[in-house]
Amino acid sequence: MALQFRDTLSGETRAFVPLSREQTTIYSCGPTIYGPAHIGNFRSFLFADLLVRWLRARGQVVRWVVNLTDIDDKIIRAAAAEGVEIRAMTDRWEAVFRADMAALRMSTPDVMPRATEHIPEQVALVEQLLANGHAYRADDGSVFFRIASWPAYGALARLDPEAMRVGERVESDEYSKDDVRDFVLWKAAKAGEPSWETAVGTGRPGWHLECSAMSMRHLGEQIDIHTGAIDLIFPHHEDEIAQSEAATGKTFVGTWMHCAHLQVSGDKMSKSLGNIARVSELLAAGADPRALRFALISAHYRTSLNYTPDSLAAAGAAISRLDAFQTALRARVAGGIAGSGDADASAQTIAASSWERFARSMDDDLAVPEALAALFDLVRDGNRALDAGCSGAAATAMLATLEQIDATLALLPAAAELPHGAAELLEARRAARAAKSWSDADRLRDELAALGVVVEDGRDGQRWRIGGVGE
RNA sequence: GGCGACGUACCCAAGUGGUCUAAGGGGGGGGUCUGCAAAACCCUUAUUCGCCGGUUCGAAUCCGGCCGUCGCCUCCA
Repeated sequence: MALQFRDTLSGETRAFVPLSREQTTIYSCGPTIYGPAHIGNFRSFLFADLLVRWLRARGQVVRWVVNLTDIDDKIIRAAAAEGVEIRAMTDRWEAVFRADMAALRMSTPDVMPRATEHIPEQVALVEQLLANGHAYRADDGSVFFRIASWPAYGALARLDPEAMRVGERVESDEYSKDDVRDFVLWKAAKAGEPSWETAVGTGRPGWHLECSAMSMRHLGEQIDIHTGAIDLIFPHHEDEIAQSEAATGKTFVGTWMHCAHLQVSGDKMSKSLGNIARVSELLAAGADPRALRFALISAHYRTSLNYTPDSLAAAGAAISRLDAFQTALRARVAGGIAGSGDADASAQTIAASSWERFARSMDDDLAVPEALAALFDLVRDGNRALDAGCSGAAATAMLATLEQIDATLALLPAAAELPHGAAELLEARRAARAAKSWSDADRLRDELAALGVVVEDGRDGQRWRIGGVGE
């Protein structure tokens, strides 16, 4: 099966063909950096990470942009409330976000542009839209996009523009405009708010504008894939399409991909329920970042994911199973037993078929649950082959498949390093076991455990791995 | 009110017309192996897919109704 993705705009799952064979361009709506990101935010970002990793695993060159929204109403209010400079505050939360990204093994985007560093690009878009009649200036100097000038408006969200006139919430709008449905491109300066003096007036950009401008600046006027969570479909992405295509006359995005929300024990995460799980807080409390990653990527991106109090422990157990399998494979590779024909043959078959099934699943609109089933079948069947006495060469083949799969999933432990003193303890325990000094061996095992080193004995001898939380 | 998604075992979660007497992970129970432990393996834990009708030779999968949950309908990942 060829690579295919579901596109929100057309509603179809269709073969993915990038505009250029040289490079695939992806833009992901990133965080507003005014506070710690929560696990719902990261579900969305890790979905994009999986997409990028999978395309790269298939050999495509991917250029990935994730923006940082560093100017908007919430940021202005938060900085004012704290009495700090906006830049100081956004710098601080950007650092936290980057630390969370690294901990959860999200690939580092090629560019992480900030809205405030792309004012000229945004102004140019506004000028273009004013010039071609898709935008107009209001009495206070703000500039709005004229939705009436864009018949396709509403296509992404499947909203009827006419119906949107009903239920208009005029009072919530702070700016005057011709039509309540119109959205702001440029906000005229207001007292106490940051502003830029530009060709379209003194003010600041509206939220939707930054993504169009930065996407064009770093990826070109047309890109292959744009990702985000479903709540961004309307109005954010709808507005991006309108302003981008009205400005360039070209199709803005080839494939729109949106992930469903995460829920906590069946409820929406919300301040009122007090159930917002923030990544940096979970990690500080000792959550295993690999387990958290597993928990957040394990459901299909287009279905809601229910995060419960048991999720981390269940994910941790699954991760531990992967670790143990990798350790056992390495022990067999190093130990090199003679091997049995049957076990070797089945190991080779398992190694090849597991990869095929994994790849087929990922190709099918990132069917991660099915891909994980392929991975865990590899673990079970691989353990079986190990038990049946397969050779080191056969184990090498399975290890290669495991690691090939992990290039996309990023769940296996980082290259393990023994804590200081552990190597000596391991050697002492090996000697103790050889001498059948069981009490010494058991004591040494406990000492190693205290250092976070899990020791297991098998037919390939003593083997160890780093266990427990953190890592 | 409009648009859309969903309801599968104790929990998480695939499957969307026959190969489903329903994948995978976690948890529970029993067993094998092992100096012990751990790991691993084996058996077991939904004849059933919210409920009621219908279409079909055949439905978890299609259609209709009902119940329930969630999302969007102007700045929320």
